[in-house]
Amino acid sequence: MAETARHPESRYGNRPTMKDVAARAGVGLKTVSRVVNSEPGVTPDTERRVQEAIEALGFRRNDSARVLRKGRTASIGLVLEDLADPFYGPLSRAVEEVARAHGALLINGSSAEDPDREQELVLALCARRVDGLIVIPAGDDHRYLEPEIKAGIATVFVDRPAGRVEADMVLSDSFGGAREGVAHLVAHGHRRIGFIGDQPRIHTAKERLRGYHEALTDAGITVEDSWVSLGSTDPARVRAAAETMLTGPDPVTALFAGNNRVTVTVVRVLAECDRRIALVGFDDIELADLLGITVISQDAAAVGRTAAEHLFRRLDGADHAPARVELPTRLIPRGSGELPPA
Amino acid sequence: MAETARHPESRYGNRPTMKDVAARAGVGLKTVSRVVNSEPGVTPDTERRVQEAIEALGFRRNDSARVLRKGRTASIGLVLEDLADPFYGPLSRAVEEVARAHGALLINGSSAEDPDREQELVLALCARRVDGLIVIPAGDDHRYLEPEIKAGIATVFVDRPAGRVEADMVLSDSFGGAREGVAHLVAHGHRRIGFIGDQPRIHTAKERLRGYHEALTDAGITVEDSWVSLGSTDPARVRAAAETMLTGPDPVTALFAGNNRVTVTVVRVLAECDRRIALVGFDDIELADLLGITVISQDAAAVGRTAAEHLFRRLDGADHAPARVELPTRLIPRGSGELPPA
DNA sequence: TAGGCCCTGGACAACGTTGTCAACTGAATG
DNA sequence: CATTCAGTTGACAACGTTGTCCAGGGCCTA
Repeated sequence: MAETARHPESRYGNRPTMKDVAARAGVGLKTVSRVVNSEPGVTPDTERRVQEAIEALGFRRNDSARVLRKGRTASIGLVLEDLADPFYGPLSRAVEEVARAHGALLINGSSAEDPDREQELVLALCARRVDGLIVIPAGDDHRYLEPEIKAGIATVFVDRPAGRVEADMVLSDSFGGAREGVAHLVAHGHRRIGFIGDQPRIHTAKERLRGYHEALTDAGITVEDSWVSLGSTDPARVRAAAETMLTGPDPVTALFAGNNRVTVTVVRVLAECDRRIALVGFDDIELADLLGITVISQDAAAVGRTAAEHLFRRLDGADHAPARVELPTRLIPRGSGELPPA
Repeated sequence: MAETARHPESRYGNRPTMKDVAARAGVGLKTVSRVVNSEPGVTPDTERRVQEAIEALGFRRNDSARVLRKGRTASIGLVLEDLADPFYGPLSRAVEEVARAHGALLINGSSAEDPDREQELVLALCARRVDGLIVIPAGDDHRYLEPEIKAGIATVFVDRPAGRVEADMVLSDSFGGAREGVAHLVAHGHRRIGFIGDQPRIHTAKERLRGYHEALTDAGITVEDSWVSLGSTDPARVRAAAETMLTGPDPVTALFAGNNRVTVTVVRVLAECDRRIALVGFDDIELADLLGITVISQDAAAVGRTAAEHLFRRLDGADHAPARVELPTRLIPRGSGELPPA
């Protein structure tokens, strides 16, 4: 007769438990636990017997049970917008490195810029009882996190501020970066500068737009409506926006691209254009050096690292008031931002 | 007096449990469980009372306990080489999408191309009792996975084959792709073609080298040692290798770059070079179209998706013999690979 | 009205681990 | 020799959830 499964519905079969190991080694359950966790108080001989049994059975401790008992999961959750976006790869990697240094695993998910999906993901992570959360917010209302924060789940918001909730944040200086980039164009003689950005409900998009306005205002330039285009970063839309600004009766002589995806599309449009249009993009891009694209660079890895370090400081007991860190950006001139007006 | 913590060592405080909810709602424990899991057999009135208590206490089900009881975690593990590598972002994202469609979470980690670290990560994931594993192998011996596979943890190896273990694999046609790329250069008149690749212990690197050899042999060309350079993809090393091949008494007239990181560095070197050297790179790169770089493109998202679908098919009970899928690559001519010998 | 059935709700055990505590061993001490 | 003590070891409860099973009450039918 076939051995009956412990979990009728289980898909991972019957893994041996400490009880099985104990039986095989002829010792008590707790002794196995001690060996598995390298606790003191086991004679070498007993330990050897237990190790042999573990080996023979292919036993692996069940961390679910361990977590239940101990109350900590040694894992943190990372919710970002899109892992496939080159900005988030290094960020995610940096978070992972810090987590690893603290012996924690990383569970992550993409919100695809959808607030509902963000909440769903975050709550799923909380149900797993991750020790902490790093969230790149898609939505702007995070009150749903109140019970979790009250319960002590450390939370750090990254890249964009949290909505209606008190928590640590690590941001890049979107406002200052955009202002610097636009001022750079102004300094090279441009008076008519277009701005193509992401949806204005996204905080960074709003801030960058604000920086754009401020730079032009500082230069005594009045922004015309036709110079600004906000919306999805879908290539077709961006392309249309760029083409509109570049044609027409009184075209712009320079463009500021609100993020890496916009920049990529704009570069393509400009490549097909016969006039030399100046361009500064927010976010650095691989190979931008070879293409001579001037950018406002934010250090994604530094952002991720900083956020993760904050998180673990919280987990280690720090309970100061929520901090807001803003990391500086850096203008990297590579040619496209230094072109004079056509 | 302060309320005493349930878990003295817990960092996530005292979260309310179903018991607390039950007490507050004045119902039994199991009734709360029924409401939380939308099981039938609860009157609307009772359900409302329970919902209110849940709301008031900020209760969230503890999935660790649930997992322990049910035997499934609804999570899968992904171990890759480096999340920051642009090739793995889309791959990871594709896996995540499939996981999400199956209601599973994704736990991931980077091996940094270190076999020990890979094993450590994989076993940590197994201890969490992930339902399945997708692994981009760093090492070439995966016998440590035997107990897991025997226990029914579905495992799919991606991008590189598993070592000494039977499991599903999803690969790209590295050999065929490289052969096609090199043949393309031959077809454009090149007879002296350099190959700069990754460490030969990596399967894809070996396969691509094999494709290179085959293409040249087919063309009746004898490969000279000085044309081939294998090693780390560190920019300094790649740069040195490229420069060596391009100078010297009898320099190559074309280069084949073994992966995206190599390509990026080679492009930089060639940009500084006065002769026009032909180049084909393995892996597509963002903006490669603008730079006119001819590449052998593999569809990272398709690889990830295919692997994840295989995994879930296993989890849904498929138990055919381990499959080996090889996805085709595609040559995208953009100019650099069509240059004639200088 | 008695009998049966369905619907709702709760008591209890189990999942695999770890913390607590007590029991045992053998040796060292008075 | 009795006593203490350190060092090992194991029995047991608990973590928070879900599956099983049974009890009670209301309703329908004969």
